[in-house]
Amino acid sequence: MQKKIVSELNPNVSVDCVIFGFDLEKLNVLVIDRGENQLAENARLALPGNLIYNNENLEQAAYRVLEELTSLKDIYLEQIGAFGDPNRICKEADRAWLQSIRAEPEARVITVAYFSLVKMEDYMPYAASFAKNAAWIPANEITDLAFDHYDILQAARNKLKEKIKIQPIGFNLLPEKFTLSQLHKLYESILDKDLDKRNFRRKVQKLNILTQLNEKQEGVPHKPSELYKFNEEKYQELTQHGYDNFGF
Amino acid sequence: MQKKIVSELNPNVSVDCVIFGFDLEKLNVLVIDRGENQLAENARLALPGNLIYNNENLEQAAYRVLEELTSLKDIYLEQIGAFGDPNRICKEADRAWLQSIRAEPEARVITVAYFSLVKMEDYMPYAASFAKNAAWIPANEITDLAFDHYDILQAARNKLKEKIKIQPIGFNLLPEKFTLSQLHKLYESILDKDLDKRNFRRKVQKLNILTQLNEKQEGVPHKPSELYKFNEEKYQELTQHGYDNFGF
DNA sequence: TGGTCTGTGTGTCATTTTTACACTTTCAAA
DNA sequence: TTTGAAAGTGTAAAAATGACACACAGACCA
Repeated sequence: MQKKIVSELNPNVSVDCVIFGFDLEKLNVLVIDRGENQLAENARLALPGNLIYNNENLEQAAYRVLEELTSLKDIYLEQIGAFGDPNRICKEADRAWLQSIRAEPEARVITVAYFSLVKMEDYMPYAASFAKNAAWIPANEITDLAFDHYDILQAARNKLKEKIKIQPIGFNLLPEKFTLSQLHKLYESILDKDLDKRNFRRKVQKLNILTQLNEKQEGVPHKPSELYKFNEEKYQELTQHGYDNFGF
Repeated sequence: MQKKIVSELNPNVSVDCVIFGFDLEKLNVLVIDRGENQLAENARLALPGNLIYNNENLEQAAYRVLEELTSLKDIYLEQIGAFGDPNRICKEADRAWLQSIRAEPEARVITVAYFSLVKMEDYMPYAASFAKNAAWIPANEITDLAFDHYDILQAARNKLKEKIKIQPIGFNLLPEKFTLSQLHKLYESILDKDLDKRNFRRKVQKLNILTQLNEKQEGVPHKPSELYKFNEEKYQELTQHGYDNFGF
């Protein structure tokens, strides 16, 4: 009896993903370009997302959207919240687009937004032929998106900001081996403010969740930096003992 | 064309409210009792909630549920997140109940949870004849609820815990005039840990968002306490200047 | 090969914040 | 008038924060 409704798309509920990447300089967001058939130039970009299936839970749906676009699995993913203003589909371009992709384009849809953190090197859209219409865009350069996706993006950035003060999830955005300066810049990008270099380094060292690799950067035209990796065991120790103040 | 779907219930999306109250001793939650027609004794209690209308946004729906139950308006309300496991309706008693109240009892429903903070004195269910089946239950005494409502309750408590460290929303749970001890106990209830009395008072004083009323408690069998009220203007000043560390 | 450029890496001190801790006061009730 | 019960108050040690400046290592170029 429960099985009756399995594996149909639910016309009223979608998930959208704010996928963050860090290019060692600034924070980027993966958006899809709806291409030439759009009326308004500035509303071409959207967050990846889709309706959910009735037999999958919300998080599974978000992972599915993420994987369909990037082929990435086991990614850091966290719910932002639900967005569902009845007139979130007020832009003409958006309605036209829905007409072309949805079975019930006029249905009231509420969307559950997630943000995820990926190592940007792991997904380069221009290398993936099946996703020509996806692109990394610097978060600060995005001024408009389809539907209410711009609001969702802002909510995602705020959530990430709050979260990273409490848990060292930033490592999900960095390569395996990284320098303290890169980590520093990452925190500055996310928190959107300057952090004193020495104070930052002191604080990170005290957390004691980095392993120094005794390797150095190569090929840089300046003093090469020490490389570190994230020490997951130490992090587990900390969080298990209720430590939750990463205090930036 | 958009008007076609106005004011119908959406069979797939509901809101549920975790309504917190504080009886000056401990944190309470407003639950509804589904009464005698339940199979399992321990699954009789549920959070108030309902399907949304297609023409209302999520927050409006939450306010509606809150007002229908308590007649209260202008209440502190905040979204917790979306919950939508496909088998969140696995308990037999829950399915039976849905059969009796829903047009499409088998529909896949995702629910958006909100928590709200009310002054308990403003709503006493036993005084309200239209809501005999609602009751305040101490948060710590709740061990089981219908559907996934217990999970939602835990999420609500965590969210409240995080939020109160950052914004002084606790005042929504207290009467207009309150003592520092009551405020102290409120924070201990929410954070679920003891706080040093003197350190707590010092910290609150420094925030400078309380107005001392130069009135004292009356009729208490011990030294009467000074009464305070919350000073909204000072709070606005603080938050506008980006102060967000109430640091408990 | 010596100079320049660029980002790396380091320490201290003053201030603020946090933590731990115990006794006197005030009122109501007995 | 005594008793019980919560109110109210200060200090000292430890920890965290914030502000601040210069030498170093390697790449590149002349």
